[in-house]
Amino acid sequence: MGRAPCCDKANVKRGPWSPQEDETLKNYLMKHGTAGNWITLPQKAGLKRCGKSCRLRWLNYLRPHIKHGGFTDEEDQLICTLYATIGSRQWSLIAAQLPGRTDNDVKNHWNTKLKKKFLAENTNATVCPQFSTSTPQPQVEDHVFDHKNSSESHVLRFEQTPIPNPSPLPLGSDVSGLGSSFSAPLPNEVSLLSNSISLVKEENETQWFGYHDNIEGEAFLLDFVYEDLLHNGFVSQD
DNA sequence: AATCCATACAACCGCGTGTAG
DNA sequence: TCTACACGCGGTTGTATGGAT
Repeated sequence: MGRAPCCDKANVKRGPWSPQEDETLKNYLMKHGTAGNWITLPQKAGLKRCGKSCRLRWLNYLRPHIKHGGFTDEEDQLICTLYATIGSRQWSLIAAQLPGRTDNDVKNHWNTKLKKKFLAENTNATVCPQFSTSTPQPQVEDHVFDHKNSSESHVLRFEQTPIPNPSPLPLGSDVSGLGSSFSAPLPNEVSLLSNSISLVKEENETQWFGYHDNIEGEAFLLDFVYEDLLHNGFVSQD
């Protein structure tokens, strides 16, 4: 016995999305959101698609501010660096470091282009030399995404800022963008801290936990995140 | 011009996890 | 506490496209 299918495959369209379907889905989501249920969404929106397919299409393609293709050298380097740190088990985490990129996009880019380059160059130990196997690396444990804040019924969206060079912060060093009094915890408290963590409340009531290019001076660290960093050395999902 | 092959990207599959009842 | 359901994710597959032969 296999797993029960998430939808009736006989009655859903599969394969590439048409522009009309894209438009329908986009319009519906812009107007109504997911209402917390992707499974029933296609029916409500008038689409003959699986809910999972709708979700994927939205997240990977239709969502605003999504970038496609054209990875820069900096992005390549960052992916490479993060892959060396995290591995392939957390593509969403790696993608979170690249604004406008999706996990699927990053994963595809890695599998089609960067992997070969990485493997070839890594044999010569030239890629990401700071993450040689002899050096124990800090773990980026978690980055929370799409947390629901039930009390205020809006979504808390968390992101992380790109880590140009993810290495342990110097003892007690200031973390730019974190506000007035934040400084890097001691190494035994926090092995890795993403720099420039901030919280920005936007007009649409979506809150962004992470770096925001356009808004300066509003950055501060959420208390519970700071607590996690202090006590666990990483940010937990709780 | 036709065919083959490699590449890039979109989409699907199925499992792990969280959560409501 | 248990169960069913939905979500999110990584791995994999399918397909379109372009270059080489």
